[in-house]
Amino acid sequence: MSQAHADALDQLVRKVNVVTRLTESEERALRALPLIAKTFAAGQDFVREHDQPDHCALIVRGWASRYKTTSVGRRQILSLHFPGEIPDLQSLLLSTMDHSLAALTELAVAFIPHAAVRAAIQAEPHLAVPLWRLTLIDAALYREWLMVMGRLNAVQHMGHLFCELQMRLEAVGLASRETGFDFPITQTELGDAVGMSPVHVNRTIQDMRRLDLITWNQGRLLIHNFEDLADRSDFDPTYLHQSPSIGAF
Amino acid sequence: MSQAHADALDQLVRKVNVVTRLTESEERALRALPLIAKTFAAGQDFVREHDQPDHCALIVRGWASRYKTTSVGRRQILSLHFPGEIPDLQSLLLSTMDHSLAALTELAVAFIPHAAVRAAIQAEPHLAVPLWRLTLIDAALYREWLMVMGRLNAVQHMGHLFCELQMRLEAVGLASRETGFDFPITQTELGDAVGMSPVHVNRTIQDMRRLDLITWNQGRLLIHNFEDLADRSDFDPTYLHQSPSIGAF
DNA sequence: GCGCTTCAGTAACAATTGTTAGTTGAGCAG
DNA sequence: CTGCTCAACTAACAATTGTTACTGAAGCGC
Repeated sequence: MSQAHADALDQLVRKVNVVTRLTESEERALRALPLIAKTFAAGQDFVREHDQPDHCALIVRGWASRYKTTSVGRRQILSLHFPGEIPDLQSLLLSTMDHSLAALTELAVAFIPHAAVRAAIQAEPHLAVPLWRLTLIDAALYREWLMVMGRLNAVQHMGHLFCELQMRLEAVGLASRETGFDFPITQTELGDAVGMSPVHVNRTIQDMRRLDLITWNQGRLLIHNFEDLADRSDFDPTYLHQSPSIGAF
Repeated sequence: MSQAHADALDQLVRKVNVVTRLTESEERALRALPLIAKTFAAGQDFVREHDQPDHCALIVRGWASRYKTTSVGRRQILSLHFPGEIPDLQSLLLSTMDHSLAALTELAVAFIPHAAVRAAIQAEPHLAVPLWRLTLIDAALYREWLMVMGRLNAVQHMGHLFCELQMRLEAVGLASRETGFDFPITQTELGDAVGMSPVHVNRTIQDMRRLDLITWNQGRLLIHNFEDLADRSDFDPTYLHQSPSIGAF
């Protein structure tokens, strides 16, 4: 196995361990998965709505977005994904994609054949538990986004998103409280994620700067006072389910 | 086992069969689950945010809502649930509830101990597949709601919700194209589901009546022309994943 | 019948958000 | 350097949505 493959699997194991304590044999089964490396340019789709994939995509490097498009071409981003995550794990059980996945940045992906995942679960049935759990946490994030989109104002909405990104990226070592994190998306893309027009995204960012809540430039975002922003934005990290406490089924 | 229990399990088996073809032994395992019957008055919570439940709730009769509340007490309904569904199935793997479940109408529930579900899966490992699939379909609904909330206008949003309810209720025999379905919620509750104020819900319903799209009175809703409303509302039922085609894992 | 509560519905006004149409500056290919 | 593209940003205005404060009708306990 190449070094890149080993790195990709390290990230997956690390990510899964954030939410479930893996047993040794489960970890071994994960590390034995075959990977097919591929890269995509920013903006490219790597899975499309209505596809019937026969593999899942493990993100190795870069950011990805999950999105749907209305009949008149308006895009809604449903979630953002980072290294170590498998955004289309659900395709293992739902044959037809109901959304698309796209590269937000230059993106390195490792494809894992469904057959290999199924075989790993057959051989080690308990492996299904952490994987199921990953898909349940995705669902918990959608629920939170729904609440935020339906009931918070524009500044709170963005503040909530920034807090979520800070915590999720910290968990995989891609953010710190002192230096923030790389935030490689445009204001238009951010609008697609929060359901606002680009103009209103800009207004809201200006408001947040006037309130001295954040610094965002050169593709890097820093939250000035995490507790304060979390408080204003109704951000309670319970929904991230980042405690591996219950590994047992 | 009482007749009520047998009925509840019939509904569950029927519901699961809408999305996955069960094998005989899987169906037997489901039907062997122990149930604890309970009823709730309209408005009562039956699972609360931050609870750590040791059982799941199978809805037997009535409607339930899944919701979150902001720190200033604004409610956002995240999904609506009907007989045959287990809205808190995810609590089997996520120990802490990140939302609450409430009775929208008089509600009959059958609680199933987590231990019994775990034992059934241990005995019949393939049973995990249809259950996992149910939680994935919940997630697919959240995704669609996100797209609808972020990118459709008020009439489309409500139209989309009505189309979804029509199809989901048809699938369990609680709706028909000719007579519509019981819709036992207030305009304020509907607003909590779509993220609008009650006044704007009323405005939007009046618009839909003027456009001759629906009839809604005496707690019953009828869509005048399903194809037309679905078309206007960008409703594409793919996301409901109502095809049991792939049962195999 | 008589209050009381709840819900649908309305009007007037305020606040938020979207649309259109720009300017500016940075990066980059040639 | 020059022109091109893209992203951030802005102003003016329009459209949508929320807020407040009502009315009227239905159900219900007494």
